Amino acid sequence: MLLLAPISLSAARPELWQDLPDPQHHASQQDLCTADALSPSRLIVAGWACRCCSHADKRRQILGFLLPGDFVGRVLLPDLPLPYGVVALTALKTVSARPLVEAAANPDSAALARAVRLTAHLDDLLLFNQLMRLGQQTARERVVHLILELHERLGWVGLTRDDRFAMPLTPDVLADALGLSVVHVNRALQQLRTDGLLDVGDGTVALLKPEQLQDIAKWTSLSGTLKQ
Amino acid sequence: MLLLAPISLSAARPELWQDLPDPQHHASQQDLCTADALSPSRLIVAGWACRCCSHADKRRQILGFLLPGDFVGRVLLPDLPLPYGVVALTALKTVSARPLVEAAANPDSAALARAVRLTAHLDDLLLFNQLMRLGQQTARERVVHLILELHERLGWVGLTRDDRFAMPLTPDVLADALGLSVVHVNRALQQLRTDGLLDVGDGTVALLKPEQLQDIAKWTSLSGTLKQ
DNA sequence: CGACGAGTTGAACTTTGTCAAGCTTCGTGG
DNA sequence: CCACGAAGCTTGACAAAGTTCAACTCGTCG
Repeated sequence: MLLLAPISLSAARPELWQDLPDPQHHASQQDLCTADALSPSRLIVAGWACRCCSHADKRRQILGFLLPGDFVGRVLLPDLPLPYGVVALTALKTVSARPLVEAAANPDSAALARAVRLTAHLDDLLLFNQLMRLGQQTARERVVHLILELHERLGWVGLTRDDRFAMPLTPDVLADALGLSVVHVNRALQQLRTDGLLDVGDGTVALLKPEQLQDIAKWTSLSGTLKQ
Repeated sequence: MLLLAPISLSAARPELWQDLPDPQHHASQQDLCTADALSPSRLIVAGWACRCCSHADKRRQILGFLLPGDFVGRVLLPDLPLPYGVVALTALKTVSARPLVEAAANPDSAALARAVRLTAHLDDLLLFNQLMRLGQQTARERVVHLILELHERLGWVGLTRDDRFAMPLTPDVLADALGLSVVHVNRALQQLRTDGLLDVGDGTVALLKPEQLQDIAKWTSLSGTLKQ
């Protein structure tokens, strides 16, 4: 039987969900799910994706990023159409999450059921973070805040090393996520670089002064709230 | 047995949820639930409230408004702490939603269970609307978009008349919801007024040219997506 | 070698925020 | 009943933040 870490599916040890059935590969830019369709019940094993609302006039808003260990779609409302699309940002590997979801329905596996619920809770938290960024923060703060969020989430699944991680996001994806123009995202990054706070380039990020960055972004750890 | 409209709890006919037990009254500005506490399982019968994240340095972001018929907290995760607070914006009357939630768990009442799930779905939709406003829209667009959203939601529970409704929001509440400064919200409202598009004042709003407003805000009806 | 595209920079412009002053409204106390 | 002060709403002028457009760099690929 599966044993999960107490935080969420994302935080379960990778070896647990990498062996789920029906592995599939998706090319970068491919839709995993279009808006208003039923979302597949799948888990991301490798690669990055995003939830994304494209409103007609070529403006699009990225609602959040999906990282290895994350659920595609909504765990608790699998039967309702997704109000957003899910798009692969890199080459992607996913597996079926059905065994997990079905096992969670079994009254015996309370821990798994709890992990599923915590996953939904985490989704909410991430969405609120996103809202706070867009509604309250300046460009500089938003960039740092998002990077810290990604850093924490990737840490859960062992994808960071020494405050450094791979971030396969093009500037325009970043811009769509932060509600800023590409140019301005670049400016903010540039300044953070010259301030010696972080080192971004070529698909990787290094947090040079983590405490100072947390200060700038008013960051509060997610695991704090998730632990209960 | 309760019969609900096919959209959500909000859209159920008011006479159905006004008779739920344990009515309570709350003063304006009172907290219905503080952040990180368990949310009460209650329904709003009269008055407005909001979900609201107050981050230390006196910036606060309103995540969304709660109107008559709305659930306080999250229907699907009643056992996890709310990541935001709920605050009354006017004098408020609430009732216990327990009978509804318990009835929904009964396998006989599939329609009610569906309504509960649609309520959660609607919450998501509203949150995404809010994200799109904050991330993609200009001040003018945001104001109009929010007003159209409120108009539609209030329409569901019979609180509109001829494109006119009561909106008991002070400018600073509006500002916190839209991620704008009070002054700028006023500017936007003022211009909409002089453009003859809407008439705001003294707690009521009138949509003078609905189609034009929908155009400005790129509004798409919620019931469209909810009907499925 | 040149053309292309992604990433970066600079400068003008637009949108939004800030500050300060004026205007209501409303409740209070003389 | 009226004057007063306080608080909230509104407006104007200026400052700051962000956007747009265009030019420039620098690898990569033909």
